[in-house]
Amino acid sequence: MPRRVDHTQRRTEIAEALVRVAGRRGLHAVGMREVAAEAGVSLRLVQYYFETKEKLLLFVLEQLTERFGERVSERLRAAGDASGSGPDPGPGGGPGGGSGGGPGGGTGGRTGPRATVEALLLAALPTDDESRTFHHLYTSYAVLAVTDPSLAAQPFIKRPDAAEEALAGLLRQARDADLLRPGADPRLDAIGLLAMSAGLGTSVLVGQRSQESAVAALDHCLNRVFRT
Amino acid sequence: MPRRVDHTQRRTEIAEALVRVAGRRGLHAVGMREVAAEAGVSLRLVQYYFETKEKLLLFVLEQLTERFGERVSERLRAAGDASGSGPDPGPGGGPGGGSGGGPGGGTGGRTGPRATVEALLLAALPTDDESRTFHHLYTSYAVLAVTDPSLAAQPFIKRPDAAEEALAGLLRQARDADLLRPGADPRLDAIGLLAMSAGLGTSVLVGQRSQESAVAALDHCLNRVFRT
DNA sequence: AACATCATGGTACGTTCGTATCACGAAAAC
DNA sequence: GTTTTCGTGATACGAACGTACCATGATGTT
Repeated sequence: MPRRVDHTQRRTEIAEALVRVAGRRGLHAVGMREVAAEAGVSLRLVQYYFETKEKLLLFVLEQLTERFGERVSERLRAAGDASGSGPDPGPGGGPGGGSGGGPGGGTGGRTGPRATVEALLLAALPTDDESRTFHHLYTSYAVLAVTDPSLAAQPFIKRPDAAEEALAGLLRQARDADLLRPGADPRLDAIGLLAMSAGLGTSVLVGQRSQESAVAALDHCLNRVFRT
Repeated sequence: MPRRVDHTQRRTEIAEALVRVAGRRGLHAVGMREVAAEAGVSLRLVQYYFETKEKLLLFVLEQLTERFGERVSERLRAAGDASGSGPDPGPGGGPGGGSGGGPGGGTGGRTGPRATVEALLLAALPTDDESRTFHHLYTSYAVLAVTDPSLAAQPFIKRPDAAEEALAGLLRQARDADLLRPGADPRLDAIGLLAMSAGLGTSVLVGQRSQESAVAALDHCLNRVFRT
């Protein structure tokens, strides 16, 4: 055998190059040539490691959801060990990733279920450049998935939504600890809160709303789920 | 002068053709030739009425927001005259349009502030084919606006958001009538509810969630804003 | 009737895209 | 040391895109 090279790492490098290009010019404008240039390799190389553009896009999507899952888990671990080891969100959640400042930046306590929930929801807001790119690309893929069956079948679009499961679990624990107001419904609230977080994230992304007002709205809603 | 033709109507026809094509194959896949074919005219005609593709896309966006504003106003008028003539939302709100069944399909009363609010929020959910296309295209434009300055400057992306203004006004009226729970904040709740509606709409659009569960989540959240 | 102008069709041009092809250097296997 | 396979580069090809150009009915005006 001739010189062996770590294919996985090469593929990752190229995928990251695509993410950078797409973050600058939009996913619709990325071409194989520009990805190659950004990665510092030849066009042939990109085709060598990903036979087709569609496979490259699929791989990028997988890597994107994977990294998002890691970031959320990380935030959860950092924000609230107090609530026990909640269910791992894993990949496939909503868009976002990374909450600008330190963990638990809201009005809640330093730790505890509420801080954990807040960390999970704040992770979906585009705060720094990396999370902006993440939200941007995730939304781009979601739009493409509406008309592209091969994308719609991808796990990131799958129904029950791991992040929803995790959030519902956290809320259930909080309710059992009598930390929630009466009338709270873990499942329904999880759905609503995640949707609100995603919607706010998009508003922030396109510049409709400031990051601060998004956090305020989210926090206000949490105030009516948790006891004060 | 030779034969005069209603340019506005022609432009509208072509724009509607583009909307149909984009609804089927995605905005990213729309080409001038396909638009022309869908409209039943020659490629030259499309170029005649819209010199460039960018102008066509901009016109479609304007028409889209305009029609959305009309639909929301319509729903509002139909759902709740009881709360007086609320502020007109006008174009530029969130995506969506049209709530499948009859007006006020939620759990609230037939009319009154809550029904009006519910109608406004349900208008952002993709229920039938038309509203699905609407939400789809609106999100597509939003994604493009992240990297395209000429789209970002468009009024549909402008900050204060007319729909938010309308919803905040409705909530303010409801609070003055002592219909809201204590702690409600018209502005903050309006922001949160609209974001939730938009987020739920996207989930429904990509097939993550059923329309019914989206309505249920929205309704559950409203139950904690309005008195029961 | 002659003409100017609007409206429309057909077609060609240049670019860019994704993909395929050809060619060559390098290193393990025999 | 030859051979075979992997890694890499440069380039070519066919298609599709947006746009520009040329031609020609149709229709008011003069």
